[in-house]
Amino acid sequence: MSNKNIGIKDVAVAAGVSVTTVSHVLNDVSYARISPETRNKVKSAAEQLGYGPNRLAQALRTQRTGMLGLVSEEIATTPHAGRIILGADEAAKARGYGLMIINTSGSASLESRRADVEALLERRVDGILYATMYHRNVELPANLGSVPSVLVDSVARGGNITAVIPDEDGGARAAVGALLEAGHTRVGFINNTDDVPATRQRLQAFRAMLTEAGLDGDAAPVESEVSEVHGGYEAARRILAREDRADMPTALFCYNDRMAMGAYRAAAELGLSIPGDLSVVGFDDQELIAANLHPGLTTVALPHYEMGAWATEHLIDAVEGKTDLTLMALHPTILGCPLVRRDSIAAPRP
Amino acid sequence: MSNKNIGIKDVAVAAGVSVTTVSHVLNDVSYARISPETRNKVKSAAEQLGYGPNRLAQALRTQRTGMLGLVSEEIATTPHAGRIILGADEAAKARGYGLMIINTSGSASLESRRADVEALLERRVDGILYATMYHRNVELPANLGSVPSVLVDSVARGGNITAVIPDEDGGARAAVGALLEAGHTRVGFINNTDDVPATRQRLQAFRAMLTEAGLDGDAAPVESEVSEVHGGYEAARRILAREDRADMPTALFCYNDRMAMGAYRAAAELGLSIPGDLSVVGFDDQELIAANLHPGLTTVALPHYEMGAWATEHLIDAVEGKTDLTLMALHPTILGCPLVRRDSIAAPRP
DNA sequence: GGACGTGGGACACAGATGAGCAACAAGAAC
DNA sequence: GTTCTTGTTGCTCATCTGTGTCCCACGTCC
Repeated sequence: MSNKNIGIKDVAVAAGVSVTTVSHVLNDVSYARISPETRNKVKSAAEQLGYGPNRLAQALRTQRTGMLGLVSEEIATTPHAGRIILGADEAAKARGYGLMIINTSGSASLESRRADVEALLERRVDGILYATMYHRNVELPANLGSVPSVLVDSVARGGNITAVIPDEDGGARAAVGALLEAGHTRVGFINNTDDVPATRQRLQAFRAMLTEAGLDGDAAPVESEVSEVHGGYEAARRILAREDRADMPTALFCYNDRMAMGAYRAAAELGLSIPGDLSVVGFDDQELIAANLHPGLTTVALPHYEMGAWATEHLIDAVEGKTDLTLMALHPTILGCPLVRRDSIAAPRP
Repeated sequence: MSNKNIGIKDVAVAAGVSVTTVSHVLNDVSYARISPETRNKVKSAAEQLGYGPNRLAQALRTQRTGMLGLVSEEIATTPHAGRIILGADEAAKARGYGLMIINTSGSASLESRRADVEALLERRVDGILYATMYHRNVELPANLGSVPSVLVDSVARGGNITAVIPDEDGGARAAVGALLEAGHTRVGFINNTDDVPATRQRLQAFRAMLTEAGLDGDAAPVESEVSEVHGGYEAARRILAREDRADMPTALFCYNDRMAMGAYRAAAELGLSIPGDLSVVGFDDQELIAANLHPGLTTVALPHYEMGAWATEHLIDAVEGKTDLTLMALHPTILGCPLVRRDSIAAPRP
């Protein structure tokens, strides 16, 4: 209900003191010496008038806006961006900061992304979060360096900016581990064709896990396709099409939930029931898919919320001088990808 | 590359003129009479120094921040919020405005939502967009009234705020129309159980369309369940479980894509192929589901992007005094829900 | 001596902050 | 016991942040 036309000056008049005193009282300035009575007079006057500070004027004087810029790729395309935003929003709100959001495209020119950052800079945000849609090596506009910045879900080419990324290796190990734990010995991997860290690291983790379990990781079947439902379908058809049924995998690790969805259909067409005849595990934990497939898809969750929150926490720390980001920039921070158990894994048929 | 410590004052010194003149030149003030030479001196000095205006100071002076507040429900839960944000972001960017986003929950207390709005007000946003997760009647915090505001995807209880909502009736008619057009005469409706406008209006449109086509709309089978995949599954099982096969619907209109996904599974279990034995049409156009089901689901798209853009356009118009929002507040603006044709509709078997 | 063309000074926006001033008390010097 | 010193308390003044804008000053030409 705070009336927007009430200023510190009005409070001062109402309380019969100077604006300086009001400012001191309201900001709990440590070195200010003010009697308890005066303090009360000011506070009650402020309350009565419904005074609220004008953050603009404050910011102008203090050179702190209490605003964080968030440039996010493809806000609408994936729910992932939403979770990063949510994590950032809650972390920011908890520390009294606000969020200015700008949408950008991963495929946008460096120049246009520079302009996006510039727009935030013009508004004097205290720091910037740069969130990408998926984990990759990204080229960042140079003006990002003007204020403390943190990169979310990617690593910078040239990498001298603090970044937080998901633990691809650990996630993939958890997924494959769940399959091995259930007793599977013939496990296939349906991989993505894009040249991104996840593609390489998940494959590597897949092979390593099998090998560590005493299986022949290098010989395990791997099929790559575009990381969409139809790609998953095609890859699954190929991987399950072995003439020799005894040779066919009894479990599939899929690059993501969308590909797993394709694998579900391939299995259905081949008369394979999940998880009876075939166990499946995905990656991403896209609620809309994973929770709604039948049976529910066991998958690995990407820590988008956590990355958003982590990045915001540390960005604010840096803004407030509590942390030195350049120190953290040496290596990206890696956040865990927990396994989300549903009903798509069972023991292989004996 | 604009250096953050360059002010109008520095430009003035560099150009050998007063700050007033710089301000006049850079803002193209109409009544200012300044010689072309001076103009050029100022402009090149500004460019050379990499001058960029401090929007904070501008805002303080002009009482205009060029910022719009967007409070959005459940940013992360549905992709819908993302599309609204995207529409708003692009519309805002096109007119030189920025977006401050705050996430809130539909179930949050009125007080906490008031605090969210207050946070935006403190930062002196020029206007506020209040976006809900789904179309309903919502109770708004009173302080929303302090600045121009537009409600997106809902109507206010008491309704004296400009709002933009989807055309439930038209969308439902398009969906049912597509079924009728394909030749279906036995059409069922799988409805939601929530008491929201969409539930009522889609049902009404469903019956009306059938009746207008000379069928018995009141007798058409309708089953209601929670608007989730399993609800759709249950409802579809019931609706397709008629003993008399000649009585069974040959087409299903589903409240949303998630329920349609359930209907797909029910059909599969009953040995009904889509669209050969059963045509299905959904609502929402949730890409992740609709485009990825097999066959692709024909559905009705909700105009989230458009609503976000429309609301932003008109909000800015109001902020700039080009529109009187109170006039538009009389009736909510209704935006069309276009049919998205995929492959889940075919003519009924003869 | 106006009219016109050019440009600058001063103040406002809302609040933050270091320096400084008046009032009073305690202690010290005479 | 008075006066001076020193210190403390309580509060205010002036100035600053970067821009926009009203109003006025100066010079020149008719």
